[in-house]
Amino acid sequence: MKERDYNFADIEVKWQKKWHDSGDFKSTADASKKKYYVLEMFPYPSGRLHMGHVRNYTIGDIMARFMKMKGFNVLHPMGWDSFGLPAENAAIKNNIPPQKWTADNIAFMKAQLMRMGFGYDWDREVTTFKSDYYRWNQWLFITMFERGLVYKKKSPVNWCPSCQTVLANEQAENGVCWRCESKVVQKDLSQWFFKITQYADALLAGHDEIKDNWPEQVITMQRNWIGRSTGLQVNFKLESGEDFPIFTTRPDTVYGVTFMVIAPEHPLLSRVTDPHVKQFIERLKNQPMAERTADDKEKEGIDTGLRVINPFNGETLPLYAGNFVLMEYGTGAIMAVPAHDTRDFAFAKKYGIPQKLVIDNPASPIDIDKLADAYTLEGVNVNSAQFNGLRNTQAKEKIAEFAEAQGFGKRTVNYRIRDWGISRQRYWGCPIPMVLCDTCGEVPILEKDLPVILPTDVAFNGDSRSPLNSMESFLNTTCPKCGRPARRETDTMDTFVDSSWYYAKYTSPSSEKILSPEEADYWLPVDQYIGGIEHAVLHLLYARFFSMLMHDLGLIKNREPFKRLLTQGMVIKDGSKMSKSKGNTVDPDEIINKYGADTVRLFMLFASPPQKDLDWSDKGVEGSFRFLSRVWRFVNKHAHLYQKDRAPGAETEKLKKIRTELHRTVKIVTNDIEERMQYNTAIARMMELINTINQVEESEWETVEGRAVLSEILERFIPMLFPFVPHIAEEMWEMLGCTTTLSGRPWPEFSQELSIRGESEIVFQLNGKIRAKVSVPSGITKEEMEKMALEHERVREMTGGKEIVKIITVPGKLVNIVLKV
RNA sequence: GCCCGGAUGGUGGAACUGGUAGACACAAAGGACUUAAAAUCCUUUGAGCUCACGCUCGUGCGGGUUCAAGUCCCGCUCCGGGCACCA
Repeated sequence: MKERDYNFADIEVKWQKKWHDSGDFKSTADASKKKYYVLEMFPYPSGRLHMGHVRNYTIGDIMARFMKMKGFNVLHPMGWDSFGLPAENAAIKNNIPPQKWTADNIAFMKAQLMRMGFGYDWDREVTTFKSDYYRWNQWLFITMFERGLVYKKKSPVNWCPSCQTVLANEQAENGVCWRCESKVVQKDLSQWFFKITQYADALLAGHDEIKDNWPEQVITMQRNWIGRSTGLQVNFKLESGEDFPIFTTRPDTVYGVTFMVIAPEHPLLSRVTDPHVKQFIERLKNQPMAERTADDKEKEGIDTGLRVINPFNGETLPLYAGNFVLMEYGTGAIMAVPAHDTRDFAFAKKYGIPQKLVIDNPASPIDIDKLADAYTLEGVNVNSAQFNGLRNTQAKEKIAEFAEAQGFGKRTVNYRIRDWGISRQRYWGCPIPMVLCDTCGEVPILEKDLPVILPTDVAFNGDSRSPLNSMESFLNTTCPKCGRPARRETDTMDTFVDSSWYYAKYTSPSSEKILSPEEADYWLPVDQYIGGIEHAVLHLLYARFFSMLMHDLGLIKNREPFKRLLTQGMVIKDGSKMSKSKGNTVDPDEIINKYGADTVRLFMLFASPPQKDLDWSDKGVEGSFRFLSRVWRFVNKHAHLYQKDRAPGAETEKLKKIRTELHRTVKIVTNDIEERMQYNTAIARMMELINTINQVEESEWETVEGRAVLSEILERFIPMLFPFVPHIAEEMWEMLGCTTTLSGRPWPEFSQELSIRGESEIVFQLNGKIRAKVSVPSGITKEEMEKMALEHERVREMTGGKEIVKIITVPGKLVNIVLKV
């Protein structure tokens, strides 16, 4: 019989077409079936798929196909996060309209996704730059506006004075403009904010619901990002008698305050008249945020000349402006206690400010003059009036109570998280649906007038300013309230808004409303979300925020959008992340051409567990290809022996063992996919099985019993391969004479009884060191194991004459004999 | 700097709840087949010692807990992700 070559190119095209034509991955809500919604983070259409995408979507495809085989009604959609900076950069550089650039990229990348054999329901494709999607961004915006969840305030942006334009952080690295290298300054602009702080407690509380199915590190990062802290707001007084509130988590140190620090943006600083001081403050303001708060950067500040009075002891304190104090956190001002705060300590040393000890270490009293760094541990209050002698943890409470009683303090909760600034001074984004009317002020567009369409007939003049600003046809409109002439908002929304609710839109992409309640209720929440760990905080927090918001608007039933989360690692080559700038990228297309999509998929999953970084290796890819070729050859050679209907027949010892290995493999692979999400070990197990069955003599397969076992292997092994390498699996399945496609087949079952090996190896240890290995029947009792150990020749030799202190036996594993030394 | 991770042979990784470290691959070396090459198949492969039975060491570094530590605890080093306008 002539054997067929593994012609992956033809096979893959053939099955991709079949799946597509038969609508294999289309999904319909059906209340009678259990649903499973698998979602991968949608890509930014940057031009070509990179290996990170391939990895992400391969993992998703495995889950979707596996769950479908498990009998679930699976939703597995794909879309495009298609607004953003790169399209504008391309427009400026090559004068291609952003829309064209983006649409071309989408077409190209969609074809690439199809070549990988990913099973998506393309009828549900969501593209954020299209107005039928972004109109709902605008609808959500005005709905939030009406509920007081949107407000406008001044906020600093990176500004290039030479280009006269706003810069993204990425464009302002090292404080220099990316295009002209001018020094970047901070400029205040009036911008729109979403009140995510109002949801801070809800976002924290929601963690309880998801914590068992999300990586712990993501929950921790989010919790720290939200940064809830309880403390005391203390109203210090300016010399002029006005209140000067600060927030502190350390009220116990309030008697140790020796100076105050205020953010350089603080409005109070308008009172400063000294030109030298004013100039210094300006300079602090223009330091990029990342630098200001970085502790490796020197803390800087200047005495403003203003004085503040501590309400606890009446002391007069100097007020500094300091770069490390943030206007956005607390009240934009802090009390500084150099003796008990590391940062304050360094600042005080630098500017020669005195320090005062108020918490002493009872074990070894502190000499304030010899203090090398702040004492931040617990201790006992000193120099703290009536609070002396209290443990500082108690003093914290007592001092807070005292301040509240005296009327100059209030216990409050503070969050590190700030409201979400969504205004972007850019063209390629969703227009913010507001107009500015001279009479009525900021007015939202009426719902019936949505969407506010982003004009696409725009010209870029080689600079990065948004063309909307000079487009009269867009700018001029009438006020929805009074009908008089008004001007449109030209800022667009942060693209994170687009990606904060797209998972919901997939459930009902063609609905005339934002969502169809029936379909949203059926499909949501997402059962399994998959994406890069780099999104642990921003995207995943914003998406949770929007989900809660949509819940509160009565649009969806669940508060949490993603039941289970898998964060996959990066794709690394030669020690660093694959990136264009490093020149270490590998183009998926090249590898598909050389080995086929199935090999790429298999390697992606085999090279490392999904959560960890994956080291790309060309040689490793060859290994995956070799495995598929080996399987192909085996099936090719033995397909004619396959019998669908067969008598079980008595088996030889060898065949029995092979059968055990088969059932063991199904058991382990099922568990690896379903419970552990560790595909590399699942594949390793399947490789072992192939290695085992390849050792069987050809003649043995040809016996009646051999054919039965062989048929059972083929019947279970090929479907098991299907989620990983669907094309080759389908082709081999067809080779057996089966006519139904594998995607409609159930996942193979296994017999618990048959999966247990007859014998297992255990070890005998003496004082924890292995001294012998023996093979024992499975199911042996503890007593039998101990007896065997003590009777073992080598063990007896080595224990002879020594006293046995105790014997530890782990069933099925080991016996450890502890001897007196 | 702050928050969160990671480190296991020449390489990617395995070891699931503290219980046989190195499964499965890659690479390398040797061999078979071949006129030859490719492909395929077989053998060896953590380090050191030993004629051998075996022994000692070994999971980034330094300590600790335990009969037993890659796994738990304390203290470090290095690498990576995030830090709010890249997505």
